[in-house]
Amino acid sequence: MARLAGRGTGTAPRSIDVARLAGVSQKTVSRVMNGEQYVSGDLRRRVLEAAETLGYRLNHAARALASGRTRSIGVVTLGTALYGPASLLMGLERAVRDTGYTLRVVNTVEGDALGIAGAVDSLLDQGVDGIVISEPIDEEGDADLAIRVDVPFLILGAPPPFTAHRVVTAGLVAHQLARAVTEHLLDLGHPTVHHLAGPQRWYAARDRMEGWRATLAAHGRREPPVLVGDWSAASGHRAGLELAGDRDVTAVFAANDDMAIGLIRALLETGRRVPEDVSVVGLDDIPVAAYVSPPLTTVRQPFDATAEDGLRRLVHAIENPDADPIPAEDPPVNLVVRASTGPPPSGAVSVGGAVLAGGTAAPEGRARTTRTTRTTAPGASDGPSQVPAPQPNRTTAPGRLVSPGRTPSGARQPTA
Amino acid sequence: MARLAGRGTGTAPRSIDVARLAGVSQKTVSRVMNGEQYVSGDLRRRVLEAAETLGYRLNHAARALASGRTRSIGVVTLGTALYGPASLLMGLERAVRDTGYTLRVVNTVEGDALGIAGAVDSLLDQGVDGIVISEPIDEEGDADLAIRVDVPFLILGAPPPFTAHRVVTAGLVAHQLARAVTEHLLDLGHPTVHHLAGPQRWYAARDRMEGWRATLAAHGRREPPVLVGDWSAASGHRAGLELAGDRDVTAVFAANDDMAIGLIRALLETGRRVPEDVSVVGLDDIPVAAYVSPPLTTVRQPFDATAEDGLRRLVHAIENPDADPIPAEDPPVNLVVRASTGPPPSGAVSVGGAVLAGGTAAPEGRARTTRTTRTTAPGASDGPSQVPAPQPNRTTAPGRLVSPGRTPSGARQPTA
DNA sequence: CGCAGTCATGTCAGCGCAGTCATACTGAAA
DNA sequence: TTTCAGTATGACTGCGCTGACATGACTGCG
Repeated sequence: MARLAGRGTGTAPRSIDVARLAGVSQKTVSRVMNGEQYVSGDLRRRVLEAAETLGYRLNHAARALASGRTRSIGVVTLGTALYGPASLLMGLERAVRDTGYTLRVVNTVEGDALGIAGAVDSLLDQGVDGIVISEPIDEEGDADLAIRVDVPFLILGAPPPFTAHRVVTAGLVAHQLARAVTEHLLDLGHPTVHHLAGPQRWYAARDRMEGWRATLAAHGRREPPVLVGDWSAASGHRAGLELAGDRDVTAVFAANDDMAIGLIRALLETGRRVPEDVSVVGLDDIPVAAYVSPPLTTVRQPFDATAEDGLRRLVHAIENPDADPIPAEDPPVNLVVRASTGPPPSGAVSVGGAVLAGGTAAPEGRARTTRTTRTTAPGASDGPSQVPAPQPNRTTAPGRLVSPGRTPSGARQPTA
Repeated sequence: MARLAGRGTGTAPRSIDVARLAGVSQKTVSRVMNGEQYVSGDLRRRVLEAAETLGYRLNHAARALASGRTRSIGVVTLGTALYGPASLLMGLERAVRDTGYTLRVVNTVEGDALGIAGAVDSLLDQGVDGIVISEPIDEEGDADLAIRVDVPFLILGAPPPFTAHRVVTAGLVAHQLARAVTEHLLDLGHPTVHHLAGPQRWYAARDRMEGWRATLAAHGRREPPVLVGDWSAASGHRAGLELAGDRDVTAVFAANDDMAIGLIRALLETGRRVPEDVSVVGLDDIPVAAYVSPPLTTVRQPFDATAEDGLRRLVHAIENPDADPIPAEDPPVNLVVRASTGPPPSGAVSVGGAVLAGGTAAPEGRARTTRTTRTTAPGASDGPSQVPAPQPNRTTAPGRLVSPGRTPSGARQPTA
């Protein structure tokens, strides 16, 4: 077969061309390119120089064929689960940069032909050395998928059962996040907290609900019936219409920010004030959360920390097949208090705590850090729902005020 | 070298194993796997059966090495430009499914070490047959990047100059989208429309601004000074604080929805009502746009249509290096009228049109389709800003009302 | 001084597939 | 019948790299 046209004109240089130019063996070029030890500084320099001269690029297909490793990690995303400016996917992308691996992302939407299993299959087909998967893995089928498959798995948000060989997990703090927001509401004096949960097939949904439930139990509060949404603002809106008629509802914890936004919208439409009549918290701290009206109290997902920790441990599992897995680190929990929460209206009675001034009093704007030393959200918001200035919405990646022409990573950008 | 352990136990089957089992040559297996012609139905069946029996998976690295083609397409994303539930990236993912190609995504954030050029480089390094890139390509350096590189390029949102060999473009409708929202505001009777633009290095930003400018000119309206943001809600908020003092401002077109949301928030904080005092439109129709208060009038980005059209033409360019490029299709333009726009306050005078009833009158809720026969947004919103029920927010992909347990693709989902 | 251990480099084969070319068989046109 | 274009299959080779192994140079130590 004739040599293939490579990049640029003619033919791509190969390692043997570099070797000849540098006056070394092809193997030495290979060693240099792979950063192996046992190459003298002199030869290393000559090889790199020759490679530079020729514009040499290592052929990854050939390397994969020869070595049996692709140096790529597959990621299965579910709908938009991993997407967004602050997301695990972006965290993974950042984390993967220095590892020598690249990411291969396959997106799956619930209900489409390609399921999770199909996505995993497609990744294995393409050849990946490891797979990252997030919610949901339904318990029967997909659980042993991870175990059956012969590459290491990183399962984000999976519970303890998934501690099989070469399976690592990360991000098991959802119920801690839920606890933080629930306790925030109880601290404000609400008798109890209603919950708008996510789809129950998702671990994240169940985990958040468990955190809420456990917190209520720990405080000896009554547990109201749970509403279930589908993570979308639309489903939050529907839930809000259901709750709006019930005057006992003074505080609602929505399992994510989108549902919280839809829920608030429904409350406002039905004439209930937020937070004077009903306090609402979300979970995630999406970029617009600080700018909706009222600005949303929420708890930030530790995307970057979780992604980085998880990826590091996955790579470890890939490169040390027989070693013990590295234990997961506990990511930080950052509550961001904005203007969608406040004390309950005067009529409401707190079982365990003092009843605070009801009505129009606004929350002290304050970001609190739980179980971590990181501080957050320096700019605080206060006042009634229409008035407060939103605080910068990403503060661990500090809300740098951006001049025209610069674009912070938190911004949603246009596309065509 | 010893055979490598493959998937499952032991060793992965190779095409030669399939060949032996089926009693044919390796080449015939190759032909079947690649869907080539000139294989009898009988042999094809035997081969597929044998492959099934052995659990054969084609080794993509070996194929890439032998054929010189990787069957993968690289995508460069900029910050979150391509992300999100409704996004070009998801459109590309859907579109790529049946092409036999896979996507390799490299994300870049403005200001990080990896620039666009670095991302392209990294993709070429990994070996891709084509590259998709979106905004921005800055005019000097990156322009000829596309041309210098030896694989076909799809540039999303690029203007006509980029019609070099093997470069195709798509999504050149930004100024039509801008025109749609600007005309909507003028139709309501506003004397003129202010503009909050995106960063001027982005084609999308300039294109949107041009659409706005041309529309004003066509209607003989004064062109107010332009504000510039960075696509983020935070920058929209800052712009809103600047505009709030100016009583001449009755209508603002923000170049994307996030900035519009931040802008509305700033107006509300400073005591201006939306839309009674100021009408605000965005651009994109992000999922929460229907649920913020007031629900946002915007124009939908034709993500799927653009992605599909662009990808189809890129694949054509890859597979037919010498053929003429397929011309781009004009994607639809869908204006979604919600509650953030209305007639100007009584004092304001429209130069070219009748002055409509000012103050609290609300817009007729209606989704309008421009330059296309597709209908959109059946549910309409009306009434003052706090009251209207939001309409389902994705209507071309119809806003199916979702029961618990199902998750529509428009929902933002949790991650751990 | 001899030998083991470490470091530095090279030789060679083959990873699994698809391209090229050869070959054989079919049916219709000459 | 011969010819020829089209159809169907196989033999062989090499894509560019890295693993296994060989080998030599050097070091330190008894």
